[in-house]
Amino acid sequence: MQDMRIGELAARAHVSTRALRYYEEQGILHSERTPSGQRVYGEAAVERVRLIQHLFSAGLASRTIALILPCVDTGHAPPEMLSSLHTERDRITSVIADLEQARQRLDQVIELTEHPDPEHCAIVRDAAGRTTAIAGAAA
Amino acid sequence: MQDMRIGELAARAHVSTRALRYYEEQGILHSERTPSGQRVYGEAAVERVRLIQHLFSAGLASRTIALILPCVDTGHAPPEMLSSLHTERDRITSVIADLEQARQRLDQVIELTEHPDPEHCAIVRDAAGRTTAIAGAAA
DNA sequence: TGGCGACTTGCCCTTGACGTCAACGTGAGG
DNA sequence: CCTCACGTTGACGTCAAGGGCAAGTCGCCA
Repeated sequence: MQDMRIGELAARAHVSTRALRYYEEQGILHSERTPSGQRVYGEAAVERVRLIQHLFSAGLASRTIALILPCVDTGHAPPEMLSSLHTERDRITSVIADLEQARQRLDQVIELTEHPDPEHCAIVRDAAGRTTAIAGAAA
Repeated sequence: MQDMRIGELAARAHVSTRALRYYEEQGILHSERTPSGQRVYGEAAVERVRLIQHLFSAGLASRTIALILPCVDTGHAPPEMLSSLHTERDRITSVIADLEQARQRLDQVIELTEHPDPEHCAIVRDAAGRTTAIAGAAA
């Protein structure tokens, strides 16, 4: 397992070096150091950074990530952390529900626009003027 | 349909009045005004604000929301907006996938901590090993 | 009419996740 | 030895999503 320094990791995980230092600052990414202080990472760090990115993009805060990552690593949690884990799990579940609802609405719009149902043509055409008016005003 | 002012809407939708004014500023929530300038909302605004909140909590930016809300309202989109809608939809889909993966990891941890059954332990351990290998096996 | 709470706009403050710039150390090649 | 890309920490900038305060206005009730 050949090690890499921060620049290579950043390139391979498609994040900035700044982000990597920030993750370390937040305690969610660890590094070895050369005697001179340069950060050194193993292969595994690439996937780890991607995981971190996914969690961020899913709306989790760095503190939350810092909380759950060690548990995911070890595969278990100290019992006193269970309630936080349940809370986080429930939050994730409700966010998923929100997202699915939002996606469903989007799908409806897309479907109707791509395959305008003849029955609703009149309605759609009527609404078209208003929408572009709104879109134009908003833009 | 009796109307309400900003304070009541805020209370009923469980957001701050500041947030409501911010939504209006961002063009994602509209209001009528009294001759003196006070904001007036109809019943429907309550559900609209909740929808907005859901979209926010799902990680969508106000600009994105401003983009898709009119389409959701009218049930269709101007064709030139279709690609943006597809992009947003795909983003949402991948975020959902990330979240489900994260939740699954959490579930493993919770399960293992709540029921440290030796037999399951091995199985879950193995599964956890593989997933964290994907994520980057620490240690 | 006076009072009082809810409302208005305007402005700066805060937090999180970085970007960016400064000033300096590191290390492999010519 | 010099260079030059890459690394380091520290400090400040930015952008979104509001929070909070100020100073003035509205509307309703005694």
